[in-house]
Amino acid sequence: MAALAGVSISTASKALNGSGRMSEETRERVKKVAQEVGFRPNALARGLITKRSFTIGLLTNDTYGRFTLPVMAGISEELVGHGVSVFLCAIEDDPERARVHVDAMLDKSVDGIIASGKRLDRQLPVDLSGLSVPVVYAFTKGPVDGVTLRSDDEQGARLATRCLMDAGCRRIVHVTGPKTFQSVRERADAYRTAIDGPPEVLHGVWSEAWGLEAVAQLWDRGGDKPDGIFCGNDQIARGVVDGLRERGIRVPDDVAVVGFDNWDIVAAQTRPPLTTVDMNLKTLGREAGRLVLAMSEGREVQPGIRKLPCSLVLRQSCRGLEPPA
Amino acid sequence: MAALAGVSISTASKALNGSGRMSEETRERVKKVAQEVGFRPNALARGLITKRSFTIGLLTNDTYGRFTLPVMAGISEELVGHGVSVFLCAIEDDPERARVHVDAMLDKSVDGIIASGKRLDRQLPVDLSGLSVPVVYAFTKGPVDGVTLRSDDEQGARLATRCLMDAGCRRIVHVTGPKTFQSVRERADAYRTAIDGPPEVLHGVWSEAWGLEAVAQLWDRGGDKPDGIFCGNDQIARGVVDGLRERGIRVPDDVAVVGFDNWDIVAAQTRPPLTTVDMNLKTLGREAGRLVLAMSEGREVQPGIRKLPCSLVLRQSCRGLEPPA
DNA sequence: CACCTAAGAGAAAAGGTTTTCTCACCCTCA
DNA sequence: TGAGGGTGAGAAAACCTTTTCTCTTAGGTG
Repeated sequence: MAALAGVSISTASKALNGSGRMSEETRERVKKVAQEVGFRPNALARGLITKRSFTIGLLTNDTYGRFTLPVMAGISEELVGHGVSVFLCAIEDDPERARVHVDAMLDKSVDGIIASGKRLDRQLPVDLSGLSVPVVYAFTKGPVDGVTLRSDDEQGARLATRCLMDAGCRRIVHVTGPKTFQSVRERADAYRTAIDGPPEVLHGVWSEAWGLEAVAQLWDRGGDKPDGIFCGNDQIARGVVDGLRERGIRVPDDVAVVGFDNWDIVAAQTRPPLTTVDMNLKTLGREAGRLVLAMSEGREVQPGIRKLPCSLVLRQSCRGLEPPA
Repeated sequence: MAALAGVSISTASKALNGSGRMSEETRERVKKVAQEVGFRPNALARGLITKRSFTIGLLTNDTYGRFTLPVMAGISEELVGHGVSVFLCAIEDDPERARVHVDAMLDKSVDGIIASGKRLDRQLPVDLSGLSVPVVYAFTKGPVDGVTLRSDDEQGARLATRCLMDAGCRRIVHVTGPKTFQSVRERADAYRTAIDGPPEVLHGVWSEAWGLEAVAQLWDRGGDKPDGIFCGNDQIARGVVDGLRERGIRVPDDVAVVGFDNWDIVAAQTRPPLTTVDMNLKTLGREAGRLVLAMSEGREVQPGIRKLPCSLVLRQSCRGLEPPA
């Protein structure tokens, strides 16, 4: 222990933590010695007494990581500067495993828990209320009195629809996922109120195949064809774009397409690359980290749902001017 | 503390840990009370004395998570049963950030560190040798005297090539990524030795666009065309399959295609779905967890590189019989 | 009957910090 | 010169376990 370099253990502790009373000279000297000797306080011992472990847990049921990874990156980025490390616990909708992970985290005295998922309208298969540590829900459903962060899907859908309108589309169709998803309904509602003409919403599954199929449905029937398609996610959009191309319909010249998610691997590889809505999940993660840290430090945080704005990523499938948010 | 239920603190501790000497009756009674009262020992205090935190750190520079996520899932799965939680530290090839994360983990007395990446021939931007805790390298390059786990790319490439041969292909071409990747060279070498005819390897980048381009090169030139294409990864394979389809070439009837990675989102959505090589990264993760745990418990582990076998996932782009490994 | 041994259980130390309390000292002011 | 106050620094308790050591008691043996 660096205390051997002149002062007692207690003085050293106070010097390094900026607490206690002592001459500035002593404080500096201790700091310098600690620096030289590479002293690093034992976080376990510190945690035992301060009741803070500088550790938080991230619980997710998103095995794919499509949503969780950016969220995680944001959390970690926000917290590492405060010396906080993050436990990642992947529970696959398995309540048993969730329980085990939560218990393991509580045993380790985490300062807080962030619950994250892949659907805004589904709870994680474990009850996190009544825990002794603060909980923040990020991109998953939380209890009504919880602190919840989510994307503003309506605003995102407005962005997408306006982009198509700005690109000159007159007849815009919305091809999206299952009606059972809350975000599908929200996006569809926003689409309906945003467009000028009569809305048309096609529900299917979250796959390229459905995008392909939707194009078939739209073009194989009589009547006039859409000149703009707003898709519920990037996979559907990719299917739509592929379907259009295979029919010799040019994107974006004949039909403009906008996706949702900005899942790089899909959006960037589509021909042409997809203009799509980004939910800014990394920002959401940062915010979640900020909030859980604040709560763990005892600061009061208003419960409720916070909607974070989406942004539009312009690529080539729709060249509409980006409207003001 | 549950000790209030009959015995002293020390006896309680011994009862719960199965150590010390006492009547079986006392032991059972203590356990029962602990169970009832929901007693959970404080991991910090325990760690302080036993020098084990039941915590390990996973360091990765794979932001995308394509490789790290399955590895992580395997590690977590293997370790959660032992009460071990995993810190996930995403460092984006940033030595500074890596240092901060490693220091934070060491402060928290992790029992071990698993280094993971996205390339087998690149080291993480931080020196982990000489640390006071055991380190296992999983899917990234480690020092020669380190414990390293990786996929057996040669065996995987053999699997792919044989699958095409079994499907009756006579002229098999290998379309793959940049020559600078060690795994590209290994896979290509295995392909060369496995096929009967003269080999042909086309190097490009890891993208669908390159797959498309490769098909163009192969079909727009004179000479006989391949009837089987082994692709360096699933993205290239998808490009190849799309390119073939757009030329009216049937897959797998005219040309069979095999990919590499079994990246579900790509492989399953391709038309037709891709037969591809799975590197079994989850198994690799489990193994990494097992090893780091063993090392943290002081068991001796042979340094060196362990190659874990790949397996073939048969879908529709190549229906070759799966050869014996 | 006395002595020794073994079993069962508790007391106490240790682990590395933080924090509160106490102490010694020097000034200042009356 | 003595009392009071402020300042700098150390002693000790506390955090919650595990682990070693010690003590008591009972049973067995000579």
